[in-house]
Amino acid sequence: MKADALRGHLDSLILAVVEKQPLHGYAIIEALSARSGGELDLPTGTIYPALRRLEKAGYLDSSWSEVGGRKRRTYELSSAGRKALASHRQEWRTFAKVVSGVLGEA
Amino acid sequence: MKADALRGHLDSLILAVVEKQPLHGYAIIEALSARSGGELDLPTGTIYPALRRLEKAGYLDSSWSEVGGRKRRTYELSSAGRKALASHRQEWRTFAKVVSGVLGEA
DNA sequence: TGGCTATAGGTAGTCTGGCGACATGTATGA
DNA sequence: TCATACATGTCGCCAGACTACCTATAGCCA
Repeated sequence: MKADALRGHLDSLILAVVEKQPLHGYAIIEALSARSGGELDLPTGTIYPALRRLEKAGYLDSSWSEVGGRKRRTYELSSAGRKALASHRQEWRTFAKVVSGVLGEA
Repeated sequence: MKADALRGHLDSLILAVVEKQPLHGYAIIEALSARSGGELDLPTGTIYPALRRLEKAGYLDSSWSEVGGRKRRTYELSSAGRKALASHRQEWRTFAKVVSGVLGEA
């Protein structure tokens, strides 16, 4: 999978993965990998800045905890994030329809 | 439609649109708009550099002509471009499946 | 005891590609 | 005469994903 194909879609994926239950960064990476059948293997240098960006934008709330001697910052979807996710889903549907339409299936 | 959602997908769209018949830049913009139901309205600052990039990569061949006193540079798909388009289509299918899968339809 | 791996978080800097703004020129019709 | 459509192009900006790197703990194996 091309690197920059993800541009502009990563935020949606992250929001979607923390929709049902809050997750910490490392677990988000694993969840994305699992949900994509191994296609997505995002480096920490991608995911952590993205999480901070999404929190700053008000779409995620974070809280620290300690599990087994390791500190975790757990992110959960805010109500604004929930709305953003809904509109991202709609945008994705439009985008996918447009690209598929132009590419055709010749 | 978000601006940078297109990142990494534009090349595929351009190749697809010149697949059946060669087109010049301006006509490519219009064809993309038409094929997308008006969703895609790409500025010349996007399309012309992309065409040069694709020609340089060997995926497009160009030739000048004059129609009604106006000069046109017409692009057509090379055989390498045809192969690239096929693999781009495959990559798109994978990408779309992955994103749709992660987003879910909750 | 030391080293390796998995878990967990983070930053700094690079690079790329789509876009906005601008420049140039012709044809056409009001 | 001026606006608009047609037609091509460049330059510089900037967001964002990535590479490379750093820190730290827990657990396992030799």
